[in-house]
Amino acid sequence: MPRWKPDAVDRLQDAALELFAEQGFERTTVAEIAKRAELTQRSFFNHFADKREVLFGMSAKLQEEVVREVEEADDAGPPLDTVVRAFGVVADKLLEQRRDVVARRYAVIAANPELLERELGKNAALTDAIADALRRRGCEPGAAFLAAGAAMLAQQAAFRTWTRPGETRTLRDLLPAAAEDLRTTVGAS
Amino acid sequence: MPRWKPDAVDRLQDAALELFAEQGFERTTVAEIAKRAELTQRSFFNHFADKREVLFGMSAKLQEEVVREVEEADDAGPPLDTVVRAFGVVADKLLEQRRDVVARRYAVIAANPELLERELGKNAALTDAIADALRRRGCEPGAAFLAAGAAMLAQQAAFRTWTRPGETRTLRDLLPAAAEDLRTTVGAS
DNA sequence: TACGGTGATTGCACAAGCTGAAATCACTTC
DNA sequence: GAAGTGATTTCAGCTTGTGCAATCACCGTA
Repeated sequence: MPRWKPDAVDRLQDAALELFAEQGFERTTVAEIAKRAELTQRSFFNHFADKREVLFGMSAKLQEEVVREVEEADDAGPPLDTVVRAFGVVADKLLEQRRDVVARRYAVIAANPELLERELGKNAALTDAIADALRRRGCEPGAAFLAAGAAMLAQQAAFRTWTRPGETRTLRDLLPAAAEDLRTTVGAS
Repeated sequence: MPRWKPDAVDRLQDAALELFAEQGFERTTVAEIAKRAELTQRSFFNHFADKREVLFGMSAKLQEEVVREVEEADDAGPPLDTVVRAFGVVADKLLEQRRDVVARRYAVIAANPELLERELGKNAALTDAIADALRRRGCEPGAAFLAAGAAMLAQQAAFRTWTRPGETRTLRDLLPAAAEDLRTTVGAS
């Protein structure tokens, strides 16, 4: 008989997503989440820095994978396309299979300003990490910042389409179209 | 003899900026800010929704002005240029004159993740407001989103340059160059 | 001058988020 | 089988943020 039930982190994440979806982020207390996961409030804060962070367990791995894909890319085209392709690969590997969980998670986040801010923070960190990876590939610093930001823009546009009800195309397929839309909108130089 | 010292909001903002710069955001309590402003903690929360908000008094007016400039613009060029020009006008009106205060404020924000998240939230709200303004001008919804996001990207690039020590050019002059850099980096369509 | 309404401020009580420190105890290692 | 490890718990405490009632100079009006 093990001393503790296994997978405490997973239990906390599942409990939190359920409760947030049921009754909203603000009306859910950390004590409540911990109780449903059969843990104490203190244990929650041992695993997550704050109440919001429980929804963002995925983002570290996602950033890691995207950065690796950008670093290892062997193409010589525009940096925007390098990053967009990297997004596509990682989306296939991590997101496409759990479309429903991702959508539920995003619905919870979109419904709460505090969570939205945290999401923006994660996106900004990802943008910076991508820009650094591009610089390591020899990209000019300023261009790396702009290319990473533009890629995030395309990613967000594609993601918005991807999460629309009834949408069946994969994120990987939607991404190049979003990048092309961005090029058209920004205009030729 | 007036019942209360005037300009409570300004006093709170000044006290907060000073204390955050002196000892950091996290090591400063709201009670401390209120005390320096000769008010109580309760009064602080009468004026600001939370501790971070005290640094963002400017953003509502800034958004309002940018949106108005975009709506009233009478040019027919690409939406990106419309927004960038609007940024330039508003920057001249609100930012250029207080370069030092803006820089100190941004240094405090950049030093703290929580404040950075709030800043990102304000930027996202501004992006959405600009996109809406563009749609009101007849822009396609998707293109409006991308153009607004691209304009924010250029704005951030220009702002980074503008706040570098020794930089003397105005934000208004830096903005078109940043937009051109973006066009070059993203590539022709 | 009197009088009632307005509104910025305050005090108080309290929920909830978050933290440091010390204790517990199954499991692992030597 | 002794000692160490580490996830968990308990507890006490601080800070953020809110609801509510009270204060009282100021303002308009009679």
